[in-house]
Amino acid sequence: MRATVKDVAKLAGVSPKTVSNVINGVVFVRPETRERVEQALVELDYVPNMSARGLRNGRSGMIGLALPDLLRPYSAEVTHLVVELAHRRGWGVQIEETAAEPKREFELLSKARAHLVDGLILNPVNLDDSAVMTAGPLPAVVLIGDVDQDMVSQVAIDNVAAARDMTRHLLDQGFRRIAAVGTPEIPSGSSGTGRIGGSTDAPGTAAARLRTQGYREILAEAGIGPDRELEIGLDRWSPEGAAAVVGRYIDSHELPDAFFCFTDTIAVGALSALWTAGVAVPGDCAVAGFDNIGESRYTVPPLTTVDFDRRLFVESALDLLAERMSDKDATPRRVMIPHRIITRASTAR
Amino acid sequence: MRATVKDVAKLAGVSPKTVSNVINGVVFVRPETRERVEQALVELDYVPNMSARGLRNGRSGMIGLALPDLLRPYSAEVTHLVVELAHRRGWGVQIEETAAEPKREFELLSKARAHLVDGLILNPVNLDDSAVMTAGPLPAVVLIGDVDQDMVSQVAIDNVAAARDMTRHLLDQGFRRIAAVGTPEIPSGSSGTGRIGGSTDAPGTAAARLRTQGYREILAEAGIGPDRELEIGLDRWSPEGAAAVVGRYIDSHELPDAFFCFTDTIAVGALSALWTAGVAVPGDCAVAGFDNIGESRYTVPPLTTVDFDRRLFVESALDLLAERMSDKDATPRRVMIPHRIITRASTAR
DNA sequence: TTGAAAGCGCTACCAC
DNA sequence: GTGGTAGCGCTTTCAA
Repeated sequence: MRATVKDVAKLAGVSPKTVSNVINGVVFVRPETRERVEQALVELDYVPNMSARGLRNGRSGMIGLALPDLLRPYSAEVTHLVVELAHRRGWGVQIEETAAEPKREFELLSKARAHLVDGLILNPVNLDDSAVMTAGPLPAVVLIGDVDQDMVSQVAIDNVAAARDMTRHLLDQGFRRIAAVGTPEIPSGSSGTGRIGGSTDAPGTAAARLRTQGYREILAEAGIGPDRELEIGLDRWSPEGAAAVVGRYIDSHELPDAFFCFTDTIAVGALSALWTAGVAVPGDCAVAGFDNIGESRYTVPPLTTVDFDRRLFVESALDLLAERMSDKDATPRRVMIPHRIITRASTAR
Repeated sequence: MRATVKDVAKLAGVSPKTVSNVINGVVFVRPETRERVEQALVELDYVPNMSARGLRNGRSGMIGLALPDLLRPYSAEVTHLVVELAHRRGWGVQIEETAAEPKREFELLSKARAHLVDGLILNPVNLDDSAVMTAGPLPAVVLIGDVDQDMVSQVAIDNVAAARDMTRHLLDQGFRRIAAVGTPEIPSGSSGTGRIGGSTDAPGTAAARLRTQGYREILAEAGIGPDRELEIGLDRWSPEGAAAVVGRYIDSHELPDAFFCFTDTIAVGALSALWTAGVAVPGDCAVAGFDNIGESRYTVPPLTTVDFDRRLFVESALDLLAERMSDKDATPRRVMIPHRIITRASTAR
């Protein structure tokens, strides 16, 4: 059986309290006592029982991270950073995926209230049916990504501005017929899902709406009325979906000057579809992405995209979370992370 | 304050034990009693305290997942599957990244012994300095990937055979000068890391060794003596590293007929470097990968690669883990997952 | 500075 | 079928 504080105390000839003091190092312990205790700790190979500590302290030392789709490279980057930066604060990370079933988000909040995690970083699939909008006391939660609310703290980028910037870049390059890939899917009879009205459950719906807005605004300002024929909806932001949809699109429409894809992952699918169709990028048609995932430098051709400091993004989320965890009643804050356009070969003229 | 079983019991007019029985639904409870208790549970919005339950039961309901590099798409796929399939068994998943510092692996084992996780799925960076080789009682651990040991259960693919198969495929396509990208780096003065002798800490070192072995075997069998000039080492299996190394390689060597990249991620970097250098794939030179990550269908051109059933892989790991968790003394088992070559345009003739 | 004892919330054991 | 009680391992009062 594993050693407990009691065993250690007995071996060291002190009380459990003293052992606890040594372990947590908060109050002063006489050096010789400390020495004896530490020897006993090593000798018995003592490992604290986190369940007991958690029960006593009301904190588990873990945070939850919930992302819609763990397969996206973007998710991998966020996860990587959260794990690294949380580790520095002494936090473990429990990970969840929410896109599969909306129920998951509720389960997660439950877990938080069950003291399994002390806080939660949540990238909601869709705020409208997000669990955070439920009445009832929330645990410490920070939203990341693209939502519009003021109930909980949030870190995000300015999606509208970023989409404006990218669209402007494409116009500046001389492109006129600019398609957008990843615009919100309007549930219709043809989708076959049977949903009527209401919001779609496409991942990143809020982002889709905001990026579409920025895209349209710039086209309007340039006097190029937005053309709904150029807005290509996508029910899931994956290369599979994008390749299929873009492939069908170019089969049945005149080739646009450029495709503004709402994520790099979409752009990967678009590049693939264009290559398959024998369309040269950037010769015949330009492609731009969004997020600047690591792979976007290594696509063929390299991808023009929207970049933001992901480390700052995650660090800010953890800062906000720490704030909430130490003071449940702190006013929710919103942190905006700056973005910029990275120009690569895919939109060269 | 949050409601406890005691509060619920009082409200329902029963004892805490009965509440517990209702919650865990193991023994039979009279329907009307059950009804009263359930009403009280809802009314008080009861959420069980997992720390207390964990302390009492000695199990946390969580498993740990430790991967060397969370940024790799391969890691994202494994994580996605582990989260999904563990969820079905009622397990949460705590995630860790081990490549950054070897110390992490020990911390993880510690966490396991601290009852923070009930079991561990571990993809060791390098078995030689892996924590599992340490003396001392191990928690329930299953290794995934490419190691050679029999201390703990393991799920893997036959790397040697897979590399043989891929190399044979390339030979069958008529390629003769076949380069391998990702062979083990021999620490040398030029690496600048200051390491001398011993094993490298490159991720996937064991895989690198085994795949190199299969590659050499087939070349030898074909009477094409392996040529060390064609074995391209890599200190990290990333697109960045691969693009840089392959770029330098083709600048200073005659172009091989084909590049056998030891992961798809490496192949992505290689494709990028070749594109940058104006080398047509598959026209001037073929490229093959390994792992069949989702993106490999959407590279330009699509990638020939080694595929294996990742879901089966992860499910097997969880099966083995469940086995170990229920019986610490079960004999360690090894499960091999079959593989196959997926032929795509990148190695067309 | 250290010891004794209580209690965090839950469930297993033993009565009834 | 249900209730009382003890105890998981830890930390935190309060005393010494």
